[in-house]
Amino acid sequence: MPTHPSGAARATRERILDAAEERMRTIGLARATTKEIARAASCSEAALYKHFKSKEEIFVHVLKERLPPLSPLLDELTAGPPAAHGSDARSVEQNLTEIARRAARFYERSFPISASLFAEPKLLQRHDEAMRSLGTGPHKPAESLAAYLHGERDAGRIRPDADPEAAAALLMGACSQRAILLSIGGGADTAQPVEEFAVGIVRTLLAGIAPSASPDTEAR
Amino acid sequence: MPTHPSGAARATRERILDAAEERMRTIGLARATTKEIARAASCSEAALYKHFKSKEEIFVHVLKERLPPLSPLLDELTAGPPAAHGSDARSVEQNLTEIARRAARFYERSFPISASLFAEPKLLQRHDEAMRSLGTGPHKPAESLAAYLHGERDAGRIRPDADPEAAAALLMGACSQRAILLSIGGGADTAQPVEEFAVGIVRTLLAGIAPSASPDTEAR
DNA sequence: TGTACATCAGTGAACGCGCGTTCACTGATGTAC
DNA sequence: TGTACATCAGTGAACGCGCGTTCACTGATGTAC
Repeated sequence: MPTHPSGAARATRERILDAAEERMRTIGLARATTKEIARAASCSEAALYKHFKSKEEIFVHVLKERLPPLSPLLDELTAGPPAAHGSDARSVEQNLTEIARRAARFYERSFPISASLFAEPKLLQRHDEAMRSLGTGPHKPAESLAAYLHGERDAGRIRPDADPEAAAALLMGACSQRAILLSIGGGADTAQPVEEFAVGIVRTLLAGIAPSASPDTEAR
Repeated sequence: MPTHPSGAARATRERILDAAEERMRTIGLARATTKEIARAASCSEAALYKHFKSKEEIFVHVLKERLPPLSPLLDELTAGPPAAHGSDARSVEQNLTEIARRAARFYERSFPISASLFAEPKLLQRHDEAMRSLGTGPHKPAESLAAYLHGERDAGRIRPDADPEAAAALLMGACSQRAILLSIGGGADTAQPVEEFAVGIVRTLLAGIAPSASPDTEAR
């Protein structure tokens, strides 16, 4: 049981954030009214104002406390020195596939809420500034992936003339767009499972699609 | 001068749609009120209702009539038989680069408005059904690109074991995510020009990033 | 040509509803003596 | 232990504002004769 903010109070605050997030996700930012949120949190509308000073503040805290965090994913990418442990190190392909899997799931969860911010550019801007001051933001995943790829390139595990930024844009872009398509009406039926999807895009990114002439072109 | 809907009337209708689109894009769906739209269109709020039966109808028509159309882009992809005209045909790399340029610009213009629909799932659903019945939608660009790549593969201009769907997801995903990052607060400063971007991702997609071992792996 | 009437894009002012927010209050819990 | 008081999460009812929408009206244009 927590100390200063009493147990019951904290429970209510969390219920409010859960409710707001759930309503945002299911009926949209525009219809997620104080009445709706209060109903979903099983409390009065007035109670919302005991914990947050305005409705906008509720949303800001939902974004801060209920969007999946990027950092764990990113840290893992850049932390482990790529090929340092000899033969027990995982292959670039294995690493990239795992990254694609996680990124796909990350975007799947964060996109529907983030996108609705475009209806309220004020909120979008406020949220973006908050992200920026925390040294994170929507550009981070691709940036970190590029950093990871630079490491692999230095270690000679990918082509010396590879373009890490372009490769990162391709991989993260594919994951993010998949989430967008899933979020739109019943994309669920036509969609590949994450697993196949991740394996497929990584294999293609690694091998390229040009006829096997590229080594020649490069050498001569 | 048009015949039945008189010239003046049509001009007002168009001004309303232009104004609504502009307000949506700049202050967001949520703040694009009837008052704002009327002001931007230099007419009374009541005039809006001479041309549309509700505010929702205005938005639906903005989406129908003011979002850049996908089709021209797509038709071009699948229309021209890839390598049919001998040596004057453009290379796969040239084609893909042109596709990437156009897709990037397309997403840049359509994303901010489309995204705000996530705040109003009712509108999102309605718009998506309309798209679907017109045989188009957000999944189309990647689909058409994949169809084009199938053609190139049959013509032997890309690797026989290439995965057209994965390649299309990578290329279109990168273009779409670039637009997202641009739309968010001042992404403009850090962004590459379209031209470099398109060239870079296509080159990477063609060549792959694996060390030049793939031909060997494949042959043996 | 002029006259009488119909049509219709467009208006200013008002309406009612639903929203976010605040108010005065309650009742449970904690604390001092 | 009981008593008196402070604190504070939570409430039901109300408030005012801004929204989408409608109303009765105007004035310009077209048309019949």
